[in-house]
Amino acid sequence: MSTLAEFAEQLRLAGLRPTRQRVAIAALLFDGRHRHVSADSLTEEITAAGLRVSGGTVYNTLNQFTEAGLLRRVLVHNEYSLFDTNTDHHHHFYEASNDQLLDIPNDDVILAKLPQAPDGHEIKAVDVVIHIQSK
Amino acid sequence: MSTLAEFAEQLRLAGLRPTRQRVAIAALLFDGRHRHVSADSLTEEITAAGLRVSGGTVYNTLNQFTEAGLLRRVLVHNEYSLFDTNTDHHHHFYEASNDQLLDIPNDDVILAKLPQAPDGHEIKAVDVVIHIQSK
DNA sequence: ATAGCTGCAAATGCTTTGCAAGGCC
DNA sequence: GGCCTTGCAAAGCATTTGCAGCTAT
Repeated sequence: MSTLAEFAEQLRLAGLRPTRQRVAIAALLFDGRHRHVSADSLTEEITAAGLRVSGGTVYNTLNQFTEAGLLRRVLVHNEYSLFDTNTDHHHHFYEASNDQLLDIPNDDVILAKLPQAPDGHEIKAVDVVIHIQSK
Repeated sequence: MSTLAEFAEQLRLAGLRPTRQRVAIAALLFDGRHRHVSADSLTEEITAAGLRVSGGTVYNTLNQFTEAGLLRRVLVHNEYSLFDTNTDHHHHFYEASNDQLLDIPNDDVILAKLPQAPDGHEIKAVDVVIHIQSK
């Protein structure tokens, strides 16, 4: 459990002014659990919490948090963007039928080996999405 | 090298009427090389070939080809969609700085092991995108 | 005070869709 | 001929942006 002051400090460290909206969003997102949100689902959550943040600001905040390394953008489809509060290195299962994203537990089993990056390049990130469907 | 009649036959087998536009697009896409196209780059290519296919039809065709298994949609960003003419199981390097997508040669080194799909589910596809940048 | 934010609405860009005209079987 | 396709333009959506007013510091 964190206090609002701690969220403010976390934002300050990330180079972001701890404004009312950003602290509120941080408090919703970084409650200790790992979650996946879209601009839309986050807006609903904000509303459910009795708060109000304009649409543009939700998008801006999501992008700023991502740039600051507090969130990670996950690519599973191109209808809209999803953000993961878990920025550690890990991968995902994605079920298209209900647009559900799941963290892969114990993902160390996957990347036993990596290919060499092309000459003059280095690997920045590795995204693995395993598409699944009900049997 | 394939003839137009062969492309027509390929489309028919895929359950698609071999219309002028579809055959033309197939001839451009399936020339034996493996390529990555967007709706936009494909339209340019069509124009460069002295042909004309309306924008909506380019999108429809790309989707129909994908559904028919002739193309594979690759997710690397969500600015716009990319399609790969190589539908075999393989993975990609992606360089964001110039929006360049590269097939990973010899990709068997990667997926030494796969995690178990969640209960009641099965793995449909595995997408690996390795983001790279120049050193 | 002032640089940085927010809100709102308009703008953007890719993609889809509706409908009339045209082409494949 | 009948049904699937195409073309074109309009509509759709997620996201970004411009600008005036607000707010952390």
